[in-house]
Amino acid sequence: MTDRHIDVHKAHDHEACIDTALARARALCDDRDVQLTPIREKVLAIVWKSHKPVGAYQVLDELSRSHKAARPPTVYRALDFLIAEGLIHKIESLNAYLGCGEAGVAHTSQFLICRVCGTAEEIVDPKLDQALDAAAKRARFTVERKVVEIAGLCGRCAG
Amino acid sequence: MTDRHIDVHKAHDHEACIDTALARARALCDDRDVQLTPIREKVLAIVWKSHKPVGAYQVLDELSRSHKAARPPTVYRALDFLIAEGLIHKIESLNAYLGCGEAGVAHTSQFLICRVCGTAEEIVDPKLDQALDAAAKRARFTVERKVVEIAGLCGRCAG
DNA sequence: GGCGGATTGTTATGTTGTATCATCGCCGGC
DNA sequence: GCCGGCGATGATACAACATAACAATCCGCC
Repeated sequence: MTDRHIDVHKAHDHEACIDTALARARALCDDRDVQLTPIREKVLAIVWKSHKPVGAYQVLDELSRSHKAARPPTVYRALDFLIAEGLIHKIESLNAYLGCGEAGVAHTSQFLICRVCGTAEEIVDPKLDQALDAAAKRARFTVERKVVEIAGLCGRCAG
Repeated sequence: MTDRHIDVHKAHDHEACIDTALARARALCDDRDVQLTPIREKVLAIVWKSHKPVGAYQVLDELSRSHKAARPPTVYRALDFLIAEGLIHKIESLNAYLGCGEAGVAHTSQFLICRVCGTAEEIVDPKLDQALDAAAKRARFTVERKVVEIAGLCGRCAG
């Protein structure tokens, strides 16, 4: 596998991004004996169409093109499955969903979200993660889920 | 002023919490020449009724008791004002609002949210904050807003 | 008096997410 | 063969969260 930590703000072969993500998803679901059904795979592909978080109803619009029967529960079930399998993340501050670039690798999710271009970059920063754990520990708090979303300007849009 | 960093999970004189918060809010708004109108003050008091994040429509229900004309925009306008003045925070992962224990003090907001008792504790951790800034800087990202919400179990509910 | 800005009133609508029950397809046991 | 269970999907309705747009009011100030 090539380095998956690409700079999402730069031009890149996005078809390859999508293909890699889908291939990884298929492999992971196969390993885990869970079903990456056509609907789920299609939803995953839609989420991966860009590096911008996408809303559930936007997914629904796109899914409807190929799947007339699609309704909100159709989409939310697929999104829930993909989240549970670690294939996508929910961006809480946007109520939107983003493909996970680290699927299958233990990691915590931290996001840099540009308010100009809309791109969200997933970063993995062990020091930051340790700082989160340390802060929780100091407060005698048991961590189950961490939401870290930094909004602002990406280098491209600021520069 | 006494130490405001109380442990919200322990029994405490919550009336004093509310009184302190309202007094600080009045003082800050006075300093800044902005109006803490009766509606805004009432909404602030409702949010401060507990240390659990409260939804906008829950605020609306309570506000309606004393203010029949209240409608969603009434509440959202008051919440927007209070957020702009740094008197409350929005908890993105819950779509809910929480009184700010650090009103008037420069700080970043980090929250520990217990899924059992529902309490959210605001913590201020400079190391964590530095780690966030460092991570963003490494990615050449200009920070405008930070959302840090840790969900799990508070010491009381875990122990 | 009346202008202008801030606040609130009022109605309607947009956006995001769930509950509930029915149906379908598959697979394993009998 | 068939039937029982289970995971996935279909289908309808609704709940929860949030904003748009315009009218009315209040109040200080010229």
